[in-house]
Amino acid sequence: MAKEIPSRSEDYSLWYNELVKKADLAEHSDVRGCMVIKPYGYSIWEKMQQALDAMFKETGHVNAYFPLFVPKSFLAREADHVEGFAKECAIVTHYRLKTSEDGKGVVVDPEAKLEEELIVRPTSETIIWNSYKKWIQSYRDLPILINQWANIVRWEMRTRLFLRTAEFLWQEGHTAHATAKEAVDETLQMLNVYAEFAEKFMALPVIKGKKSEGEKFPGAVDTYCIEAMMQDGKALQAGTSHFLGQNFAKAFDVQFASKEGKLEYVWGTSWGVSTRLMGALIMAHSDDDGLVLPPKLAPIHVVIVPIFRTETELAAIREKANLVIQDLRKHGVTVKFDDRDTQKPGFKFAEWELKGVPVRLALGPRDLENGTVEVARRDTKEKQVMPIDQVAVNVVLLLEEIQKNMYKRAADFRQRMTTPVNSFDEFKKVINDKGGFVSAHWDGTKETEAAIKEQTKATIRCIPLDVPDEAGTCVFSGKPSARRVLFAQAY
RNA sequence: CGGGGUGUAGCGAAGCCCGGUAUCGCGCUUGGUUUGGGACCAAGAGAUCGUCAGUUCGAAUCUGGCCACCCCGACCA
Repeated sequence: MAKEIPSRSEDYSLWYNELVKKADLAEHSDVRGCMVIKPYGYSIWEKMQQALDAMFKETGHVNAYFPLFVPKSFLAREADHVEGFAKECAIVTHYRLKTSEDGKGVVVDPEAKLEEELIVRPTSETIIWNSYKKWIQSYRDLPILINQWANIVRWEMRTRLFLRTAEFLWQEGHTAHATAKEAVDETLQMLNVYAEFAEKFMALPVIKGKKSEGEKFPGAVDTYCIEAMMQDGKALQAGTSHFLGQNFAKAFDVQFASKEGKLEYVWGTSWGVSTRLMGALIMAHSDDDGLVLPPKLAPIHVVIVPIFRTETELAAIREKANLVIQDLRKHGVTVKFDDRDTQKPGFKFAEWELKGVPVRLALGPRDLENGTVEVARRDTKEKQVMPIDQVAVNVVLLLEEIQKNMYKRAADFRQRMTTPVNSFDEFKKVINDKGGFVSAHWDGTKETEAAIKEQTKATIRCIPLDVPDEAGTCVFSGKPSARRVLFAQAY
């Protein structure tokens, strides 16, 4: 009862905030804009990291670590890039504290002013390219395919748990190549890695696309993204991959001698996903009873709730349950046996549902008598009773089924929430009344993009990659357009 | 950063207008009865009322500053 959360229809934002807290994923810290990721939430992030890291390694990348601090002068070298986030940088100006005059606290020691201020990294392009300059002389040094797992700081004005916090965790890949083609291929390869991860592990269908000029990373030549649809009809950018061209190579003077002996600037990419994926995971699947986790990312796959009155009964149930647990673990299934005698079964059911555990088994005296077990799935809340000696195999299959069903449900939802429109009246009506993605013709100008944003709060989420060209006219200006792009209000 | 709102026990709230030293539900502790969908009874513990200052004999209550969070807007690689 105490753990109940508001419904999505009542107040979606409140539902999200309460869910994150009540499911024990994260909470606000006493540091402005920063959150504490709690063990249950962090273990989901760890699962994401494991899966992504394996995919990065498979595609030839290695991990490294670069400093948290970036000298201010590094940022100054790439004017376009810095313009994007100069307004939200944390700056280190001093390196020492001293006891205050009244002896009651500490103050910044004015004597300890840094000669050059350090910026807490909002992203690491500059500090990494500064290193690459030292590492690259010849085409033989290329490509460099490095990823780093790190925390970064962007001093956001308005924060939300996981979706936008002042400090967050992410991975950033930074690669250097001898040719533009190789760098573009890398950019698209990583976009595909992200899409595959979202779909296979998060059960989250995404649209791969290219950002408009207005929406792209300022330091990039092209920005690609994966866009997902949340249950409230707003879009969420789940990952980005940038083709940097030679921008950073030029800013940091990174040249290499080609096979032909000519000096050329290096071609770069960068790509990242962050703890924001947690927000996407929550908002795409969860319901009014709590979290719904895809089995591939659930810290606990199966919880077994014993129904018992006495210690003797519990002992008998435990014996049976242990056989099931062993069997499940052989199949790589993570099982929790919830034998707390301080909570009633009903309470435990509700609690594990809140935490999104995909499968629940209930085992009581009646089951012991009949040789059965009750199996409940979180995604549909269906329950069935089955013979206990078949349960392990069935649960393994059920977990796969849940993973598939969650994807399908999200994909169907997105399908319903994608609306092609052919006039601006229709556009406005859909954005206001229905939400979701609006597929519309756009003349390709940033003036039109800005005007539409002004009037509808919808932005161009992406120019989808996998759609055929289709001649038409811009919904706003009536000018010719070669293809439809996706608009939506976004997180 | 602009507009609005909120901050009282671990959580959710009442009290504030009209100043007199804090109330309720959940949770927690102990004992007992319970246990197949969020148990019940009884007895307890727990709050210098976000924070700092001011007004006052006296401040959760009035005034001002600050901090945090929420909603709307601006911004968001």
